[in-house]
Amino acid sequence: MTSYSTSEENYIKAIYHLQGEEGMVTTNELSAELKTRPASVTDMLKKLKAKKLLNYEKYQGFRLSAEGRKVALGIIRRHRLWEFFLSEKLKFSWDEVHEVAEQLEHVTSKKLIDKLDEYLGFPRFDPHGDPIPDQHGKIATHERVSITVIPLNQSMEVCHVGNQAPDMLDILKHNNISIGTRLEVRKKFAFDNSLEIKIGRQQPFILSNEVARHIWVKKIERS
Amino acid sequence: MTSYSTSEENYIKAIYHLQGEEGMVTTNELSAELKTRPASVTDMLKKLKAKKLLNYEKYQGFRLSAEGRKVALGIIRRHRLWEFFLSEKLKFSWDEVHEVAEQLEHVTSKKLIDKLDEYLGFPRFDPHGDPIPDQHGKIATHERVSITVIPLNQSMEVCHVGNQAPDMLDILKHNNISIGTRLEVRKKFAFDNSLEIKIGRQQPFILSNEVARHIWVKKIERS
DNA sequence: TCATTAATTTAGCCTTGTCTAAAATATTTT
DNA sequence: AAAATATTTTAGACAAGGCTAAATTAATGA
Repeated sequence: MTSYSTSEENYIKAIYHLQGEEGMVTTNELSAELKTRPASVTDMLKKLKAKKLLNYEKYQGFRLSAEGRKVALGIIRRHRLWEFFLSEKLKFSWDEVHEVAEQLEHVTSKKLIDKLDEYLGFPRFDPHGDPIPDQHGKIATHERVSITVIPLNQSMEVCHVGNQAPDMLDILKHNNISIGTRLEVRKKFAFDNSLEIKIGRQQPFILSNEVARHIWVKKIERS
Repeated sequence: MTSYSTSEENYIKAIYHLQGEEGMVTTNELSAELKTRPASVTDMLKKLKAKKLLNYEKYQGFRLSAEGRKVALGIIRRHRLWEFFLSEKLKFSWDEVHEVAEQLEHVTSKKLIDKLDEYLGFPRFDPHGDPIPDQHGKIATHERVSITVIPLNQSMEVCHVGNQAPDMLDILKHNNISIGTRLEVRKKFAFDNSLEIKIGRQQPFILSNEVARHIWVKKIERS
């Protein structure tokens, strides 16, 4: 099994996140994402291309090759399993897990990760609601939608937060929103697209569209 | 909190292990331990000296400063807690934990380590019977473990027998086991948890788990 | 379309940690 | 005690991964 440096892994992961289903990634985007100068990014792109992880032509943008995506999924698997472990077992709060998982994800031992997976009970979603790829890179999907588009007065479960910025987390914390929270939208204000949200028996409160669009929910699974 | 590169940490740890209570370490010894050329070792020694982790004069050998020992104990703490975790929770076998812990030990998050410690129940000895330094670098003095949990093929010294029943003593006598006897476990039979024991050049023999769990050993103290 | 601006790449330099070859210092042998 | 040998250090090089400044290519707008 080939393995990659921490730096290479960080590039691969960032590219994976930036490229959607179809789109190309640009040098500047990646530079911004990694907080690394564009010139350094170009250097690494050449290296990743040489290793056949990247489809890249100068000045033309780039995306991961099939092999590159496979590698990316492996890294993401490690990251999310560690996040799950930190949150579930070590009782880290869900806004603290990312930074530590960022380091743990670079420990490459297939056995470690597979045993950790087993120990955790093969979780399919991490504490942020993102799916955890399995050994074969397969990722579960659940039907999730942003709360900006759900029908009024229908209770849904928060399953994903699409923005990890501290200010964002601050707002969520302030309003008692976390993964698993059940909420409903009571009213949509057309003027600024803000939403009135209600959680259980708490007093309803307002979320701006800026915030709301990053909060994703799914149907409540009855058991 | 100052932190150190993976490479620096590996040097510090190796020096800690090589220097006993009193002795000086030589460049060649360290070079052999780390499988790194002596010239490279010299370079790193200069760097560690500049960071005041080392008492070092050229051609004279070296040892860790007080600060260096503190750093070493932190690394060892991380290493041994991870070994404990791998063995206890993830069910890694003995010979597999070291290599993985070697990587995990370089993840530096005080919070991670302290929470892991708590999660594991503040273990004082790792699976090899080596003491785990606490948050303050304090290490428990050598303690004993049952031979049911020691690694294979590692010679240990019997220091306690937890059952004084005549039938027990009969078995011990029959197999030439007494306090101070040095023995090693050659094989563990998962079916009934019995152990194959070897003492010196004698023929190996079997002990049932019933008996074995009452026999306690400690590390052989090197003088 | 042609000039200006923005994005990207190249060129050259720096740091970390490694190496080899050669020089300096210690140690051992005779 | 001098010669031979072993150990350690210095000098100079290299790869990885970053940076700045300058050059090149692409995109935009008059």
